[in-house]
Amino acid sequence: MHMLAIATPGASPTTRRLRTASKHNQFLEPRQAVSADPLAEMMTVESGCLALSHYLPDGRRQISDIVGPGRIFSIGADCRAESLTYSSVAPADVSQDAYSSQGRMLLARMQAHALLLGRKTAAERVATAVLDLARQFAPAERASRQTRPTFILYPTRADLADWLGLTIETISRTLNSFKRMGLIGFDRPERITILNQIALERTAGGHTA
Amino acid sequence: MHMLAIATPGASPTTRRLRTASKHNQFLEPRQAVSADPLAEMMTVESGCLALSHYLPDGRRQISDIVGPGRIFSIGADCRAESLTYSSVAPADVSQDAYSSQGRMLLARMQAHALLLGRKTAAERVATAVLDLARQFAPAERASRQTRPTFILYPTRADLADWLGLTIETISRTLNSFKRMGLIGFDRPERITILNQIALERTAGGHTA
DNA sequence: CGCCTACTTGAAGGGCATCAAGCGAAGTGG
DNA sequence: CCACTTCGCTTGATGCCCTTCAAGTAGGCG
Repeated sequence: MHMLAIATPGASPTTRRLRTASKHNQFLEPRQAVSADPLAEMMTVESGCLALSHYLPDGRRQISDIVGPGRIFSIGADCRAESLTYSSVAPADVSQDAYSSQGRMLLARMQAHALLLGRKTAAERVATAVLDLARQFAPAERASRQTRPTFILYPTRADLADWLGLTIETISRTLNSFKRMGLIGFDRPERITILNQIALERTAGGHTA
Repeated sequence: MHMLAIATPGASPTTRRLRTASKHNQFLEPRQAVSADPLAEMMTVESGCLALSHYLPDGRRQISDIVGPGRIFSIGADCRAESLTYSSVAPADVSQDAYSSQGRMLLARMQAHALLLGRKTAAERVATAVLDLARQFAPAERASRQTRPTFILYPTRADLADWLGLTIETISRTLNSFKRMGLIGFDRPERITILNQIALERTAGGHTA
């Protein structure tokens, strides 16, 4: 179901530009899986974007989280971590503080996502997702709030569908409806600008977190 | 939205029968919320059954987990732990081993539940839930597998609906359809017997975990 | 230039929600 | 003790949100 781009790790000109780090780092091409490091229970995203996905035997996929720079994740059994763009990951040095706070955050995110999957409508789900991705991937220019927050939407429509428990078509329809309503803007499908954050948050149905 | 039974903690004849423990224990009547213990980040269920729930501003509820004896849970912000029967909970003494393994289990459960909410059909969800509750609440009589596993279904149809992202009516219809198909049996709504575990697991759609 | 992949858009259908009614057990008050 | 209420559950009829199916468009890369 997935056409994985063949990658020669660390060989492309693009990956070489990524931030250097210890010898256990992994540099990933788009659509490349993170290979589990038996020494590191948890890993951290240094740059790029990952999707944590889970599969049913018949191929149905559920993405449990989209992870951006600075965040920590773990790949246990039945969990595949896949890059959505050029990315680099490293074993997380788990000081207990970070472990506890990041673990708590991970759990809270999962609970919020369960609420989304179980009880929110399609529009609410997409609005929540857009705000979440903006928070993770929009450059932090809190000084100049003048400019509308803009960010690269690393997940494809298919990724969003598998994250939000919807279909590709519903994702596309909802995003374009948001565009027509002036909530967001995009010329290319992957470059999103938030035009009306208030209305988006209202549409997200509270608990945007 | 919730009619909570007024309880004088530890006063009823029934709660007094529960297993005694340290002074920080909480004894709960049915439908009573666990009050957050600021000293204890995580708590453990000694007996009974709890539901961890999350609410949208308009009242929609999502139960992220149903927790039985021996399991550990945490009540952070936006999370309410409610007893589904007479229960007792205690602060978890968090040896790092237990914390790590229980935390990992909690995360894995949440991911499996996200897969259920996002990608499984109603029948698959109910079958998965029945098997999960049987594993948690059926008396461990692995020696005598002769007898069909039977257990008390502490969550009501409404609880199950809010756990599985469905409605009361769909839960009822699906359970009765399982009964007609000979997968499960019940005379009273809350006393479930598993009659065909193999077929249930097949219906659950793999990854029963 | 042709193929492929991602995205978009319309039309039709289905799975589950909603609405509605009824049943039975437990609790309450007269 | 028995009407009366309440609550959880069941069952049927109808509706709708999202899926499914089906084209069609645009950008990227050989």
